[in-house]
Order: sequence, then C-alpha cells, then structure tokens
Amino acid sequence: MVNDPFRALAHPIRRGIVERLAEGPATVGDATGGFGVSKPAITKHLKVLEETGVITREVHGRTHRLALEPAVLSEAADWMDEQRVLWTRLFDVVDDYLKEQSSP
Amino acid sequence: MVNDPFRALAHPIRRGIVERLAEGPATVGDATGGFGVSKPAITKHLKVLEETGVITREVHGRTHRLALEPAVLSEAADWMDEQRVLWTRLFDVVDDYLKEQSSP
DNA sequence: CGGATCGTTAACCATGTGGTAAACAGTAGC
DNA sequence: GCTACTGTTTACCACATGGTTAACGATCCG
Repeated sequence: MVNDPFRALAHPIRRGIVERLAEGPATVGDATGGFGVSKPAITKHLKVLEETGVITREVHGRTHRLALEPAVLSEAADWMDEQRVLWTRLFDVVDDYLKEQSSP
Repeated sequence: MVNDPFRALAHPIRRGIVERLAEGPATVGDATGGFGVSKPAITKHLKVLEETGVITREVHGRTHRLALEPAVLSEAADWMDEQRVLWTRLFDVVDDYLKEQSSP
C-alpha cells in the first residue's frame, strides 16, 4: 500500500469528502461545504487526499473539479474484505466449537 | 463511527497487528514481533487499537491475550463497501455513456 | 477597469503521533 | 528467593496534523 489510503480516511472530514465524491465529481466548494471549518483547513484535507491518490483535481478557470480515484480506494476496500474473510472464518470455527459443546 | 476504526488502521504496523490477529488470538509478543520497533512503541500501537475497540485484551499471568473485535472492524469494512457500490455505479454510468458514443 | 468569487499560500499555534532509553511491575520457574 | 521473562510506564524528543487569521492569485462578470 504505497500511498496509504487509510491515512487519507483517518479523518472524518476527509471521509465526508469521499462520500460526496462517491456521488460524482464536484468543485471544492460543493464537495467540502458545511463541515464547519475554515477554507485553509479544507485545502489541507484535499492535499492529503491528493497526495494519497484518493482524489484527482482538474483546474477549470477559477474552480477546481475534484473526482474520486477508485483504484486507490479499492486497495483499502480489498484489504478490509480480505481481513473480513479471515476473521469471519475464525469466528465460524468458534461457533462450530460452541455448537459441538451444546449438542454432543 | 464513534470509535473510529480508520484511525486505528492508519498506521502500517497496526494493520500488521490486525492481519496477525485475523489468523487468531495471540500474545503481545506473538502478534507484534518482527516489526523492528521497540517495545514501548508496540505498547502505544496496542493502546490505539484498544481505544478504538479494534482489539480486546485478556491478561493471563504475565502474558496478554489479544483478540480482534470484528464488530468494530466491520463498521469500517461496511463503510468501504458502501462507498465502493457508489463509485462503481458512478463509473458504470460513464462506461455506458462512452459505449453509447462509440456505437450510436 | 473594478469588484466579487473560488481557492490557495503564508505564518502561526496547540495537540497528537511515533519513536527512543531506562526503569519498573508482575509472574514463572529453577 | 533469585533470576529470567513479558509487557507497561515514565520521561523525553522530533515531526506531523489540524486548526486559525490574514493576505494573495487568478478568474469571471457587470
């Protein structure tokens, strides 16, 4: 995981931005309005999202068009799913064991 | 997301610990050996994983038994999957549009 | 041109994060 | 009881993170 999408997702505001961009590309204003922090704070969050490759930016005149970069987020989603498979298998084993105990 | 599992997963060492515990519960030594950092560093990572509810700890004599807490990690996995559904749908729309253009 | 708008940059501050070495606490086992 | 072992606690340090206000840059539009 070269550009560590998990680092990008570690802050609720950045997850909020990702949620909005999952609905479609948007300008900075549209994607980040209503989080109750100043504009420079937003700029920094966007920088993290860009550095980690989670979003891309296209400058169009004075507005910027932000878009999700699914490949990078998929790395994170895939890792989570892998782990889920493992721990689910783990708990199935425990379940089986408990069932075996209760109905011998 | 009250106890923010994403914060816990933001560091590669903590993800490494999660990977090992996904194979089954383990002692601190077994779950955290080989990361090339000092013991206090490990203690701090474990503290984060515990605070966020990602792992639990049972003290048994002088060793501690660490185990994954699937419910909390599932929150993160579910969120990721939800987002994936959204951005996948998004890109399908783009694909459809492109197909429509190439074969009118 | 001149003002409004979109967004970033610069400077600064408080707090969090990630690491260390050294010491400690408790337990296991000879 | 003494020693070895497992793991935490206690400073301490450097740097990252997350926020602010003020100023700036660039573009759009009347």
